[in-house]
Amino acid sequence: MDVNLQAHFQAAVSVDNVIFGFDTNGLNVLLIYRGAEPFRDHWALPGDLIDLKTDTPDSAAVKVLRNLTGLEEIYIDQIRTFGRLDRHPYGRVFTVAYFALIKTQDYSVEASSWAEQAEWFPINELPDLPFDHNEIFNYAKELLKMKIRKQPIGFELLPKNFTLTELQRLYEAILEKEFDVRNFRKKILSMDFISDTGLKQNSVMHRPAKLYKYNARKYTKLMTGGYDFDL
Amino acid sequence: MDVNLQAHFQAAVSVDNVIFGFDTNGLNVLLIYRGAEPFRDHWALPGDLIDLKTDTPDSAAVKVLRNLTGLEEIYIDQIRTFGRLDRHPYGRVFTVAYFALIKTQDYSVEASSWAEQAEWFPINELPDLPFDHNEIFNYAKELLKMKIRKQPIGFELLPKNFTLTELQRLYEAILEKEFDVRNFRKKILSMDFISDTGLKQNSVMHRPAKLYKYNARKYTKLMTGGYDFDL
DNA sequence: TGAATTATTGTATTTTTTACAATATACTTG
DNA sequence: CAAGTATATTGTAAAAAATACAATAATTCA
Repeated sequence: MDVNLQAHFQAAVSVDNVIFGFDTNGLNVLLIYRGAEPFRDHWALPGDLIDLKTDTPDSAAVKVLRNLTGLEEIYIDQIRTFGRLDRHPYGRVFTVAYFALIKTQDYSVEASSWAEQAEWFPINELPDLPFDHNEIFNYAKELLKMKIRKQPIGFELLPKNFTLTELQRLYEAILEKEFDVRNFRKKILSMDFISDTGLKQNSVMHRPAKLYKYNARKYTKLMTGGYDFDL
Repeated sequence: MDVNLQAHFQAAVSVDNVIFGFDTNGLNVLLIYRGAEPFRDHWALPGDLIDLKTDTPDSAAVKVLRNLTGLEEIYIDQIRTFGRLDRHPYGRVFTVAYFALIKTQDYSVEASSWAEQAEWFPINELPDLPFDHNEIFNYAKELLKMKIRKQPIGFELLPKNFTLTELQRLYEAILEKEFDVRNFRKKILSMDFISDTGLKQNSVMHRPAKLYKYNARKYTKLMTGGYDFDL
């Protein structure tokens, strides 16, 4: 390899995940408390350097998620790459950012090898983050807003069976906007890719809501027919 | 730097640009004929390794564009990063893909330092591309379709003054779909961010069309008021 | 002057969005 | 078991947007 090329092969590439979860308190992000330098003892987005021998950005991001949550099937999507010259104190490190959606209910702290150091933060109460993680998080939030209006990814954040009220709260939390109950239900049901499970909530001290589930098959059928999802 | 870290700092990062142009023949992409290995004598997306000492992905992409077109003000946006293990024969090279929109009329072959080797190809008649450039191109095409329905970026591909028919042809070429003349004009004009220049075509052997121009200020005003652009 | 060619415009119908409030169903308490 | 509490569920009218559809206007050229 000539010396000119040599100078180029001195970068590292990492992945950083913005992991969203949703519960009755609203939308949250999973952060880890760094045990190593740089930025030891700071809350940060979970990420890692990519192993150049074995991993692609996608596979590296999935690994980080698996280690952190113990979950296999996670919705994940690339956000974009950040590469400021001074973003990492150890050298030139580019980072490929991802966002992931997980069902908070399925996430058990026990299954995580980093259990002690991982914690959910409401998206409006994040600590200041190191590197360019603040920027990455803001970008992820915008992307989530955009995507949820175009694709049925909201279900990734809800339990398998959910009520229409829960679904509405989710949309409201993400889009930071309130919807009329009647119009919201009309629109969601008219899209015709959630189905009534026949089940109801129980042990609630008010009228129990019907439980619905997302029907991916119906969605796929609609999409291949050229449908325009929007909300 | 410890040996463990050392193993990570051996990647190169490049940028690759999908440069779109529009003329009476439709939508085109600018390719270069590679004069150096690897893939010498193949048509490929214009790109370059990022100089780790001086450049970010964004600045590197802009440099490639400047060298190639001689143009300063170019619409550019990051697509995503591709990092298959075997995508580059010289080692581990990640590439950050960009798409750019240029006004074909402003692009002069003379101004380009690569003039001899650059050529427009209609998007449906591309040669087979090396690396993962086919994949990158397909991704770019989809992104362009999506973006043009949401943002007024079409104007970046037209001369400063343009007719409504030209604008319609552009949308039709990108979205691969025909629009009704009356409805298209109604919708575009109702969005209220193009203005009549008072000028007309001349030397055409038919009724001359009015010339319009894009009004970025009007658009910005609409957006900050929360407008939903769509087509 | 008329033939050729493209530019421009309006209206009725259908569909979608929006605004708005009363009734239903479960549990809890007295 | 009746009344109270809390949330779930539903319909309709009005406004706005999308769609379908064809006749007239302005220029050049022969």
